[in-house]
Amino acid sequence: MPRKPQDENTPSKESVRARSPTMADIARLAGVSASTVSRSLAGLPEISEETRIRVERAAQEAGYKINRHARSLRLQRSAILLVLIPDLANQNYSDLLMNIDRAAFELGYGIMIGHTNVDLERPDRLADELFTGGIDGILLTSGYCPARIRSRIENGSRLPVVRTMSPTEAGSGIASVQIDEVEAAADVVRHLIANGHRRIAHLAGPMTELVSQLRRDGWRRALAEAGLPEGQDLLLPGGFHLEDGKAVARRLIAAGTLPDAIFCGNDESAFGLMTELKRSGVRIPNDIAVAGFDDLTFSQVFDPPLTTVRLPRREMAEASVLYLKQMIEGGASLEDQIVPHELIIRESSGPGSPHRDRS
Amino acid sequence: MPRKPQDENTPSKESVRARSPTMADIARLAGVSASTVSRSLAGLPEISEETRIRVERAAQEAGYKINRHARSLRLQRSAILLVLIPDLANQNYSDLLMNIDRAAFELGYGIMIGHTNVDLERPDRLADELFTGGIDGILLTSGYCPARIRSRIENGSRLPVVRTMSPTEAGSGIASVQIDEVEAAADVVRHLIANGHRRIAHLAGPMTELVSQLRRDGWRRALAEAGLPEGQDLLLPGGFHLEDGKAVARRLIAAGTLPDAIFCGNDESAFGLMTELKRSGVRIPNDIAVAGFDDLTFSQVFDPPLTTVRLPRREMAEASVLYLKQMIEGGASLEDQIVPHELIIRESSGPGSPHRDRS
DNA sequence: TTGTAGGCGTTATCAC
DNA sequence: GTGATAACGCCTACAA
Repeated sequence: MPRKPQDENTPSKESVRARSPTMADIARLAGVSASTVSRSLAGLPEISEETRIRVERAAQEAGYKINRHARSLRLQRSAILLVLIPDLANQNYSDLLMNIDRAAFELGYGIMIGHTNVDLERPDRLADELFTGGIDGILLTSGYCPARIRSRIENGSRLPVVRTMSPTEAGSGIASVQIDEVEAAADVVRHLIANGHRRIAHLAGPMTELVSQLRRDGWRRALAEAGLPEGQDLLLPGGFHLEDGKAVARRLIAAGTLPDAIFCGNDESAFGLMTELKRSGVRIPNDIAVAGFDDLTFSQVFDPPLTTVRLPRREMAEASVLYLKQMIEGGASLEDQIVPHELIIRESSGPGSPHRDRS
Repeated sequence: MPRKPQDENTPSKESVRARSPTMADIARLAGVSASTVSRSLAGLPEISEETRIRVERAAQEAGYKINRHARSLRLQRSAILLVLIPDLANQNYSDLLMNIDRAAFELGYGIMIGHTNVDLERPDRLADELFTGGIDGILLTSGYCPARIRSRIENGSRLPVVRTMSPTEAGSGIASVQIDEVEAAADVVRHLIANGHRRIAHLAGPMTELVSQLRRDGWRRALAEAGLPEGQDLLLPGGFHLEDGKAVARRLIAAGTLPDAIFCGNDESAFGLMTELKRSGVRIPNDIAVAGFDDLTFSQVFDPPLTTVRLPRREMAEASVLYLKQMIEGGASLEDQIVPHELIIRESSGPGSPHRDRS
């Protein structure tokens, strides 16, 4: 026998880790068999009303909670999703995560998180659990995709994997829920143009990331539509962090000439840019207009409040979790989705007349 | 027999969900028994070197991954911690969570998260898993503690539950890792005093939360030390959100008279306060000094950069996870801990001379 | 409508 | 040093 019945020699007060009741215990209490308990609690229709009530009462009184591991082992599904996130310090992702968690919960799933920028090996290891029943599906939120997952997808396996937030290349085979990055970026630039700006620069993210390329393409699209020049000096290589924005600002100041407006690849770099510009006495939007992309909480209290694109994080979270659920459970399958974005116009992109009201 | 051997009638190409190899498979491949595989992979010393190598090679080639649920069921422990978090949109918590996740991973644990402000019932339900082996311990980050957990702790049960970030009342029986909130708050106010400010107000958080009371107490302590008046009009009832800060600012403006400085209960409310003050033409720190508490990412790029207390989130995360691990595994037990805080001095708390350098 | 039995994948005890 | 075996708690095909 692999285990002593129940270490009776330490009955002290109340065992620190008292065994919690199992279905067998409830069965005994209710005077039925364990299978009847299982069926009752599962709400199967074949159970008589009287039995169901007796079982439920017994379970209630004993404080019965189902054992997740036993259930998962038996059913070969865990009702847990793995969410791969690059950086929780980025509010874009933490807010998305919160909404994913909520949406997953409402659909009967829990989540585990894997940080991809902290340790690239780790999400790979976590992703392996997809093959051992540890997790039922994977939600990607960055461009990163674990090697073993990607290779299987490329081999045609239809794994329950969905990407949201970060754009997915067409034809990659990964299901996706995203916004139209190019159009969203173009919308920002069109707004700057409508405000009277002509020389509109773009502080771009790292070109190794698809999202940076797409936002740059949107900027180009809007310029082309308006017949404005793109001039190589207007494409400012930057990045997505505060420091990147600061660095670009310093470079502009040093060069001695400013464009009319700058469309930044995201809000965070816009904060860095504006902070450094202001430090040098440049007034926003009077001397130069600035716009970002993301709509973080602080974009509205920055001085000046930042014009930006609101990422529909909640909508993307809900749609992507639902999509993933469908892939897992195999019911009526959804399709890849484009979620509408929204341009948020604030003071930073103002027309730049020196005597504007600050109502 | 509860299950058909392996649905042989759909051998199509490659089963969408091919069964992943188990220990029995590896045993067959290596020509040993399943127990030997288990012992080999666990690194038990009684296995011969030759056998261990054969097993490891077989596992490698077959791409064997252990099944988390089977293991947890057998061992009665999951190596998963539940982290209860009130709000991931608050960078304080998302940053803490990131560090908790990292620390947990390095100690061999995974985490699940439960939002407590979204749905108060949910964390309670998740916490129940502590009693069915679903999770091994709970990390509390807010004042909230699930009812069933609290009642057991009050009854003297020594559950693996640790609170960090949010202060714990003395004698509550909950293990804790925290900063000295009162001293940290007093440090901020002492700094304001040292900068020459006399009438120092406090924008307080909700008094239903212990943390608000403690920071207010620190404010009082510093004032008392310096023999400064506390004046009832200097205690400004507010809250921890942007809107609370804005509301207080509007009240101050309407009242027509400003204190020399305001110590805000946290950074976010300070942002709201400053934004609204600036909108009314008040200059910071020239007309009024402001300080906060938390040190968020944007506190350094706010205009002006905000003087605040850096919460040692990483240190708290690491210490609390380690503490929890010790409680779970029962080894040499740690003690409740006070983690050192750090005052971050930036421009917002300047002495207020109208012609200060902005070097 | 309910009970019996077998097994999900792992680990620990016992015997060799 | 290794193998057979039972058991963790649950679900379900089959029998009654």
